[in-house]
Amino acid sequence: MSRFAMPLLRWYKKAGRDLPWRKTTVGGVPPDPYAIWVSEILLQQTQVSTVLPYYHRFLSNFPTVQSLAAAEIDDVLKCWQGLGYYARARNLLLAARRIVDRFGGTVPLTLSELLTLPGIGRSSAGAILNIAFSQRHPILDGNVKRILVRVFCITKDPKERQVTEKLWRLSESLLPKTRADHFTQAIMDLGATICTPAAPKCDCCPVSRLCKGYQKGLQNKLPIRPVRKKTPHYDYVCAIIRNGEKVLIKKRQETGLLGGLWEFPGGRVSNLCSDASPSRGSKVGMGFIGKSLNEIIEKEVGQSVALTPLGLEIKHAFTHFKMTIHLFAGSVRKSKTQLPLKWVPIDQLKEHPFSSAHQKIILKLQNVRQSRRDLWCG
DNA sequence: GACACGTGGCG
DNA sequence: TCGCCAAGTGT
Repeated sequence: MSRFAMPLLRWYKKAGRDLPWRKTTVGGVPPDPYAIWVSEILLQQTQVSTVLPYYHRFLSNFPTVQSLAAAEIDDVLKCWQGLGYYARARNLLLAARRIVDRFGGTVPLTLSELLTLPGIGRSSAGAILNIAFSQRHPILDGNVKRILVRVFCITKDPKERQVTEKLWRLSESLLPKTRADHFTQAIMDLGATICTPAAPKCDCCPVSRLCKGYQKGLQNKLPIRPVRKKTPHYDYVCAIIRNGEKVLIKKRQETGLLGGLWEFPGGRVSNLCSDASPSRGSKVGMGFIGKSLNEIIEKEVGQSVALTPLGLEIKHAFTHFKMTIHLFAGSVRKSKTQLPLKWVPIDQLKEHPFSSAHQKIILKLQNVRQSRRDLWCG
């Protein structure tokens, strides 16, 4: 066993985290590969504290791969609502169906088979085999990358292909012959609790003695980050269109940004004069861009819409852009619709998966309800 | 190889 | 307010 694995495993025994997916069982026999798989997908690009409530909710809704495979996408997305990266939920459902159809309902236990499943890449496949089946496969997630970059004092951008390949080789080389599953969870715990992105606690680190980055005092500089372009800002409009107690909502196309989620009809305005945005210092309002506005909403709704500005807006930030959504009240003539449009009683909105941005809209409308009775409950 | 893909917390 | 950051994968 390497000089790296030995102290790490000793540390893990006393300081490792107690996480729910580490004590899963099937009929009393641990572990449950399905639960491990679900946890790995939930944890992609997402911290443990964020995942915990989702993990419990997801497994109680879909306790087995069969139950997931039989589910509808709206129910899976509803369970995923607010977590982000919704392609994970779509792919999880697709993969569950494929496991039932092609793998007899059992999570496959080879790397090549796992890699055929949507949403499972090299790192997640390695983690599943490693943790669920005690197979000796390396992983390379954010934690492992950061640790390796520091321990081996790699001063180049880890995103470069050659650097990534080197990190995979290093991850593989450190993996002990036995207890690879403990090692993998140990190194992730180390990254999450000691070798953190900012202010790593090197004083408490079991491998600081052999950390080249620490020896050179570079632990706070690594990994190096290439300068990021600043994210653009876009203005959106959306319409709260009511008919009695019902509201018109629309399901987004199944792929791409927020794919499959429901939202209030609207879209991006390209020719919004900067003066028209109250959020940027003016009280001019949205009136004079009315034409383009109606075009956007009417294209979404498929009929003419009478719009009134509500003087409300919500702001939201994605990884790659920021947006301000300007809210309007709308009314239409025809109440007949077909998917992806749907009239929904207001109290049934919560049955549908919405993005966080549109959840903010719902909250905002509920909050102004007292003073603006006209807007939401009539 | 570069970019798309969410969200909430933090300094 | 803003940029950075977190258990990656798909195109």
